[in-house]
Amino acid sequence: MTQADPSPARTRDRETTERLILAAAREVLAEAGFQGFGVNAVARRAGCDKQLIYRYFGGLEGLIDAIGLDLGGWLQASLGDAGPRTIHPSYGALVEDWAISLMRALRANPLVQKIVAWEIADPSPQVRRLAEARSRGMIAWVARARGDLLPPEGMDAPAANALLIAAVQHLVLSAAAVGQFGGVPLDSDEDWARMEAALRRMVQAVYPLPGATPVPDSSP
Amino acid sequence: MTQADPSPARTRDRETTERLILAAAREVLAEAGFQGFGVNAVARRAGCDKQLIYRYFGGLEGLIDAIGLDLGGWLQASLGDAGPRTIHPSYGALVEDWAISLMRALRANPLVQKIVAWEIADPSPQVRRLAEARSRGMIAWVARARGDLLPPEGMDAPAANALLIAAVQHLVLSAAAVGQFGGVPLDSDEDWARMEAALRRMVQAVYPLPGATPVPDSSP
DNA sequence: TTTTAATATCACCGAGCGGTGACATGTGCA
DNA sequence: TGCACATGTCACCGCTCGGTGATATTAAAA
Repeated sequence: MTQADPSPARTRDRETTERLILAAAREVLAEAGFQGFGVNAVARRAGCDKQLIYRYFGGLEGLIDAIGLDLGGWLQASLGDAGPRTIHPSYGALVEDWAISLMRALRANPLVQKIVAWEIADPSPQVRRLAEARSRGMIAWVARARGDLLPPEGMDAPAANALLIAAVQHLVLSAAAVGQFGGVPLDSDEDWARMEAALRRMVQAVYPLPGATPVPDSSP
Repeated sequence: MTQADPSPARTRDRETTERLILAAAREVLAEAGFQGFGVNAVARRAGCDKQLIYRYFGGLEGLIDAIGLDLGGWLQASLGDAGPRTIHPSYGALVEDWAISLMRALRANPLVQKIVAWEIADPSPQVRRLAEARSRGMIAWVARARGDLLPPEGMDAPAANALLIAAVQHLVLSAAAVGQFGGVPLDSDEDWARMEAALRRMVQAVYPLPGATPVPDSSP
């Protein structure tokens, strides 16, 4: 609706409108999930006609692709806030920071939560492209933080890391959905502190320090 | 003559029709996922009128509840096939068997995959009830297998197990959806053997044997 | 037999969906 | 000024959805 607009002529601007639609799409996806994600919902949210979505983005597919395009930087910013900036004494310490940072960043980002859930629950081609954009963003983030550290010899680090990341993602998704997982509550800060401690111990057990005791029970 | 006649037009039997609808519901859910799950789709699949779903199950909610009701035994059978039957020398060995069994059983059961994904992606009240049924089934299975073994002292076993189970579930779901996770392929038997090895090593690292070396790198 | 109740089917409703053609309105160029 | 074009709006299509009332068909009680 054309309510009391301070600059009525400003509305007639394709670039602005495109940004508006994109922002609306992200909001709808983050709030309602992919179940309620569609041209009508996005157009309603953006306050414009759905026809513009077809004109400017080529429909839902193009809109999803557009979300994926700027998701890279969007993700980097989100992860970078909690990302590893310090020097790590070992590969294990690095992975530990990755896992914890990912857990916190994912907890704070409902949009990416919905994208991950979408990827798993409804793997249409367009969603796969969106997921690939997310994956590329994460890989870039990991590569930037890794530097020249190498995993221990004789160890399947990719597989182990996949297990760790999968655990983090599933826990955060389950927590966002039902506030718990397998009877373990995941709601309060204490719940998450407990989970972080368990995650840290697990990473330390998988990547033991060369000369240290196997699994030092460190934090209180 | 009111015999249970499998021949021609003896379709006028409520019990049979209910079973037909339930089977159709499971099939639709397992094949199309919860996106395409609805009264119309189930009725079409069952070859009967959707009105019967409302009469006999009270609509979609009741139908989902009905699926959850017999999901317990259904799950037990599915897990029992690969479940731990041997005696375990330690809690860690038990968890190791749990994790591997769960991974294999979940991989072989598309219906439960869809339920887990549903629980995470669209947590409506009815789905939560369905998820609870699944959860209860798994807990019962675990309790039956655990016997009198206790986790090591001074260790947050529930949290650690939650991480392990979450990792397994997420990997299987991602594999079913896109055939990989985080760049690690999860398709062929070799892929899964690799993942099982990594999972075994992780469990062994988290639950080290009392007198053994920390993390014996066993397999070639 | 007649009657009754359960079983199954059909037609229909309002709503929302994705998608499209026609139309209004403002912008900038000749 | 007039014209072409980009921008934005509206009405409409066909379809599927969840949901419901009326009705046919049949088994079994009376």
